[in-house]
Amino acid sequence: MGVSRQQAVENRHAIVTAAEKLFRERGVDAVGLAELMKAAGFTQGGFYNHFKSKDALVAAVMEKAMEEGGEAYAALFEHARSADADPVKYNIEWYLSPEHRANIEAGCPWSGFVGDARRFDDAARGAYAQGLAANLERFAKVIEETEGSSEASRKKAITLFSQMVGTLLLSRAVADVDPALADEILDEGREHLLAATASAEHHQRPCF
Amino acid sequence: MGVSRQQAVENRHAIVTAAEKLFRERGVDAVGLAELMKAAGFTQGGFYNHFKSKDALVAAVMEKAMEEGGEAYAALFEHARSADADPVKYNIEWYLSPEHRANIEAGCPWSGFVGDARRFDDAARGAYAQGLAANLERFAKVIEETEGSSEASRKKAITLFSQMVGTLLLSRAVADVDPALADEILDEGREHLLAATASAEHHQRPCF
DNA sequence: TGTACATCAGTGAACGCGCGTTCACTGATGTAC
DNA sequence: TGTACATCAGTGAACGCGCGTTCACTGATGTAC
Repeated sequence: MGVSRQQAVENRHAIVTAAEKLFRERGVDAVGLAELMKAAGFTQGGFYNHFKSKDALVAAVMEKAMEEGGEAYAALFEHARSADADPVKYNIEWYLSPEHRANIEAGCPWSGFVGDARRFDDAARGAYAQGLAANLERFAKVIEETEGSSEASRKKAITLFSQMVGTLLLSRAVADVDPALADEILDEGREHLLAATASAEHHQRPCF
Repeated sequence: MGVSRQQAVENRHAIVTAAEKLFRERGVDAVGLAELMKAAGFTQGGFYNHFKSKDALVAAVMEKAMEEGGEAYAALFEHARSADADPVKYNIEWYLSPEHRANIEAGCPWSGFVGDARRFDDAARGAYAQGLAANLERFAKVIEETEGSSEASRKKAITLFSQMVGTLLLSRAVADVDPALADEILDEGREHLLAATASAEHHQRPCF
C-alpha cells in the first residue's frame, strides 16, 4: 500500500505516540511489537520501515517524551505568569495533584521513566539525562525570576524537583492498594513544599 | 535427588535471594526462570516445587525485601543511637551517599522497587505498601524520640522519606550517563536535608 | 502533460529463540511398623 | 534397631506461545524523460 512521504512521517509519529503510552503503563519489556503496531493502527512487519530495532524505538520515545515534557513545563510556567500566579507554587500544586498522579501516560516523563531509565540503552539514557538537565535549568531560571536570588536558584530547583518526584512516585506506588496512604503522602508533600516555598518568598530563612 | 526438609527451606531462600538481586538489577520481566534458577544453583524444573508461579515468586521477593528493609532501618537507627549520633542525620547521610546509590541490589527496597511496584500483582503490591507504611511508622517514631515533638513527626517522616527517595532515584537514573549531574543531585539533596534537619532540631521553625 | 519505472511504506507469513509452565522420572529423606 | 515404603525436592526434556526480527510481495507515490 503506497503511502506519501508526509503520511509516512505521520505514521512514524503515531507509532512513537502509541509506544510511549504503552511503555509508561506497562513497561518496555511487557509490550510486544505486534501489540504496539496494532495499537498504532498497523501490522507488525511495518515496524522496521521506521526503526532499526526496538531499542531504537525506545530512544525515539525518550526523545519525544523529553521534548514534550520540556514544552509542557514551559507552557505551565507561562500560564502561571500570565495569570499572575507564583509559577513555583503553581507547579507544586499541579505536580502533586491526584490528577497528575493518575496521569501516568502523559504526566511528567522524568517521574514516569525514572525507574526504567537506568535499564535503557545508551541513546535512551542519554536523552533522559539531557532532558532532565534542560528541565532543571528551566526550573532554576523560573525560580530566579520569581524570587530574585540567583545564587541558590539551581540548588532550589534540584531539591524541589527531587522532592516532587519522590512524593509522586511513592504516592503512585501505593495508590491502588492503600489509597489513604497514597493521599497522605501526596497531601503532606504538597503542603510541606508550598509552606517551604512561601517561607522562602518572604526571605525569612533559606528552607529548600 | 532427595533433600532434607531443612535443606529445601534453605534452597527456597536461595531462590528468593537470587531473584531479588536479579529483579532489582534488570527488572522482573527481563529475568527468565531458567536463568534465575541457574543463578540460585538449580535447574529450571525445580522452581515449581517452591512457587506456584513467577508472580508468586515476585510476591515472596517483595515480602523478603520489606522485612529485611525494615530490619536494616532498625539496625541503622540502633547503631546511630548507640554511637550517640542523630539517627535522622545518620539516615540522611547513608541514604544519600554514593555507596547507597551504587548499591541497587541491596539498598532501600522502597526506592529499588518504587517504579515497578505499580505493575506487580496484588500480593506483591500489598506487601510493598504494607512495608512502606511500617517503615514510615518506624521513621516517625525515631523522629519523635529525637526531636521531642510528637505532633508533626509523622508528617516529617513522610516528607523526609519522599525527598530522600526522589533524590536517590533521580541521581541513579543519570549516574551512568551524566555523573556530574548525578553527584550534584545527590549532594544538594543531602546538604539541603541535613540543613533542614539541623534547623528543626533547634526549634527555630518547622521546616520539613 | 503523459508515460515508464524506481522507490519504499505497509502487509502478513515465517524465522529461530527463550519464555513460563508441565511432566515423568530419580533417589535420598522421613515415616511406619 | 532394622526394614519397607511413601514423600517430595531436584532433574532435564518437552509443551505451546509470543517475542524481536526477517522476508517476499504489493501497490500508490514520486521521479525521469
